[in-house]
Amino acid sequence: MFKLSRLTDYAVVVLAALEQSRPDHVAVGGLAVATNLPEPTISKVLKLLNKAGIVQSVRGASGGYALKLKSGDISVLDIVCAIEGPFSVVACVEDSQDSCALQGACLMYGRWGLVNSALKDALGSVMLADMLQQQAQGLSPHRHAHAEASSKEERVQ
Amino acid sequence: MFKLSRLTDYAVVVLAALEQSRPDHVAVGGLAVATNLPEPTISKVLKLLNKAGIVQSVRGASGGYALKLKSGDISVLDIVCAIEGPFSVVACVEDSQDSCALQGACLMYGRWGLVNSALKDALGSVMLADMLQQQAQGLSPHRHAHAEASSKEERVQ
DNA sequence: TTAAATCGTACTATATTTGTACTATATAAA
DNA sequence: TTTATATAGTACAAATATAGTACGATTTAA
Repeated sequence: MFKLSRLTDYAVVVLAALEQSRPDHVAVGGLAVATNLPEPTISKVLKLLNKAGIVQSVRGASGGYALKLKSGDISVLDIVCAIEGPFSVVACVEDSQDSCALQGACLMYGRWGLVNSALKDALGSVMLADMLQQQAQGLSPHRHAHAEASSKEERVQ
Repeated sequence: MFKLSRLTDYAVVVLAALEQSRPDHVAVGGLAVATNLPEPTISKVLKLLNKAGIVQSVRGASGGYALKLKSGDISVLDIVCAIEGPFSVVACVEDSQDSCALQGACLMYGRWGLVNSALKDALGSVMLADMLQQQAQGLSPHRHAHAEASSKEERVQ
């Protein structure tokens, strides 16, 4: 279905954790404790967010990640594009002819532009800060669960 | 990525063909000729559209399908939901607890509601007729014999 | 009754996503 | 300068989702 990838969901979770520890940077290990996500996954997500300029990385010993922008300046579209690549609802929106099996006979070639831009606008208008604020309003059925989730699931490698 | 399924794309193509032959109903075979899509695929799409009340089916010999609503009354959201099921960007939008691996520790549980409704509004505001009209304006870059390459390529981006 | 067409379900191959692992590189501290 | 720590980049196997097809059942006009 028309879903975001789970990785994108994780990205928002990680960004929320980074927002809480601003402006200090945090290592992946610390974020793993805060979010209950596996370290390799967090690593992967942060690498992508770093490449997109959403977070800032400090390499070397005592390094880590920090938010580069304020949560009010990060749109959901930014996050989605960082994780999942350029936004387009169907292959035919772009010029990639070869990806359309119907070739020239497709009645709808290029017709998704309207839908594409409508969705893009929608995603671009929601900011990370909006999502965090919605959280703060207490809509969650378990809003403090993470505070006592003292992850006993340390992976042994 | 955040894409519509190809089947949804096909649905629009088929609906466009049905619009052209309104108000008569057409058999799947005829639609296959008009759209260059394989019959079983068209069948599958139309069954879903019929269940959603977007098209009308006439069974038996000399039966076929016809549009039930006008193209101006069919939103893209209707089509997407007919093909891909109820709309939600991430599993956590619904109450389906078990589909969230993080369980109670997820910082973002229920936070996608804003994004979800923004996208829903966007999809609901674009009608099938809008897409067909966009087609009529000749934006297609296809090199058909009748479609001469217009110098002004209006990119929706 | 026969032929034509939809309806419903099931199955298989392909593509995508996910999670993890491994090696290279950079940096702070000893 | 050496060592420990942490990110960067690439690659890969398993799990999941999608696509396309096939087959039999049902319905209806002729």
